[in-house]
This record gives sequence, structure tokens and C-alpha cells, in this order.
Amino acid sequence: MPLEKTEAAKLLTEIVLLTFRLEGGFLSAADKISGPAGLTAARWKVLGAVLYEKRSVAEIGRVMGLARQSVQRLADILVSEGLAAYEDNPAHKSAKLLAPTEEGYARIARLADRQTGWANRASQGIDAAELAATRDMLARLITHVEATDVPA
Amino acid sequence: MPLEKTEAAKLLTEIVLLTFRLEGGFLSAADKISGPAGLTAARWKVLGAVLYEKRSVAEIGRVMGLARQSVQRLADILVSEGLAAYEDNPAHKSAKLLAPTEEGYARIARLADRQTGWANRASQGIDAAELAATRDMLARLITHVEATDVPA
DNA sequence: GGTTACTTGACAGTATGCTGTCGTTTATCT
DNA sequence: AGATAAACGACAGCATACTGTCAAGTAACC
Repeated sequence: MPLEKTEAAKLLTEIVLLTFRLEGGFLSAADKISGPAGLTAARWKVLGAVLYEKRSVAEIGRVMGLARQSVQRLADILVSEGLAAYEDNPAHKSAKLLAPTEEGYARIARLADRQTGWANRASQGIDAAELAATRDMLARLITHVEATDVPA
Repeated sequence: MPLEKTEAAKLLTEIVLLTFRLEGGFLSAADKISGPAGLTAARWKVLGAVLYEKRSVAEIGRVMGLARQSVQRLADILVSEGLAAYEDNPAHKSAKLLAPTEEGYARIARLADRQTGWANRASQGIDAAELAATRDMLARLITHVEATDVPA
């Protein structure tokens, strides 16, 4: 006899599928927004993670929920393109801190208006309170999912 | 002078980042759930899309929000592994319909209980009405995002 | 019926992100 | 201080998903 899903579990299962689909749409939009500034969605993510605070590669991975190795690759590309640079980390000899260069900041500035315009249009006609509730629930789900282990 | 974000746009921007992160968590869980049944998250998605209805590759792509070519690759793999088969499409000479084989159905059955258990645990303590509201908002956002074009 | 537009599958190339593994560096514990 | 554990960067290999392009099939239009 198969296991029974709770009401919440049924809804969560629907949310999983919708999240996959929504992520695809967001990613596609992010690529189109960042393309004209010479960036991709993934590089924008990494550069954005160090805009206001220098971070090590591993730290960026934790903040964005990505594997260390994925970030390492993108960070190296950003450095090779002159959009970011590794700076010495007083707290760690080999784990250098990534920080945007002037050109890196300039690239982000070039897409800011495009991102704002997109966000304004895409959120048009949607109640802010409902969006805030959705944001809070997504944050809560992230916590729950990361704490839920899957038995081998 | 930079463009101004509406309140809803600010919230949407936060939701974008949370969605990226949540998708990563869901994907990781889906891989762990489907692994013991000899599937991956991506193959489970495609097989799941034809469980109750045969579909062409392009149709699966539309339903799941994926590129035709991505689905084609996975569908070919499923067929080569004997988990699905292409059947003649009376309405189109070359666009065959994908359908699970008996073994394909069996694989899905093998992970059903694991998925249910995960969903029950991960949704524990979360109000069903709030989850339903989130689900509805995600569906709405998908529609909005897919209708919002990004100027070149 | 024939032209045109769209859909579909196929193939190639690329970007993203994962796991696994290794040696080094840092932190912890006794 | 020394041993153990954990974190970090580096490298390799692989899965997933994208864009671009082409030929063939289907639908729409005149």
C-alpha cells in the first residue's frame, strides 16, 4: 500500500514543478537583461554576490547555494575578463577574496536600469503584500528543504 | 538618474534570487529521491510528463518549459534504456509520441513512496492555505514572466 | 493547388553546475 | 605541541540545458 501524502505535501509537490518552470523563465530573462552588458546570468550572480562585500569563492557558493567548484569557474572567468580581482585575505593565506574591478562595477551599472524596467513590468498588477508573503514562504521552504535529508 | 523600482518590483527581485536557490535545493532532493530507482531528476521529469498522456518531444518541452532539444536528448536516453518508447502519431508522420514502457512505469512506482515521504517531511509544520497561496502566485508569476519581453 | 509560415526532429557547439579527488591551509581538540 | 578534522582551491569528468542551424513534415493562406 503506497504512502499517503498530507495536504501540505501535495501542495509542495505542485510547488516543486512550478519552481522548476519559474526558474527557467527567470534565468532566460536574466540572460537577456545581462547580455547587452557583456554578462550572463551566472556571471551576474557571482559578481552581484561580491558587490557590497568581498568574499572568498567558497563563501559565495554558500550564499548563493551553489557548489564551490561552480563558483570557482565563474570567478576565474570574471578575473580573466578584468571584471573582478582576487585580493589577499588577511584571515586565510590561500583563500583570496573576490572583489569587482571598476569595470565590473560599470558592467553592473549598465544593466541596472534594464533589470529595474523588467521587474517593474513583470510585477505589474500584482499585489505587493501577496508578493511579500510569497517571498517569505520561499525563504521558509529553502530552510525546510535544506534541513530535510533524503534517506539513501 | 537611475530608474525607480516599484514596491512590487523590489519584491519580485528578491523572489528571483530565492527561486534560484530553492530550485537548486529541489533539484538536489529530486536527484537523491530518484537515484535509487535508477533515474535522475531530469529523466524523472520527462518520464513524468508522459505518465498519463503520450506526448511528442516538442509538446513535453512546452509543458515543462524546456527547450525542445533538451527534451529530445533525455527522451532518446529513456528509449535507449528501455524506459520509454516512441509510438506512431496518427496526426503527424515524423513527430512520434513518447510513452513509458512497463519498466518505465515500474521505475516511477519505485520512487513514489520516497517522494511522498520527502514531501511529507519537508512540508511539515507549514500551513496548507499558505502553500496554496504560494502555489497560485508562482503560477501567476510564470504567466507574467513568460509574457514580459526583454527589449534587446 | 501552390506558396508561405510554422512545427518538428536532428545535429553541432557552448554554458552552467554537479560529483569526485587531491594537496594545502586553517581550526579544533587533547 | 601534535594529531585530527574541517575548509579551501585546483583539476578532471559528467549531466543538464541552452542557442543556432538545417531538412522534412504540417498548416494556413491566397
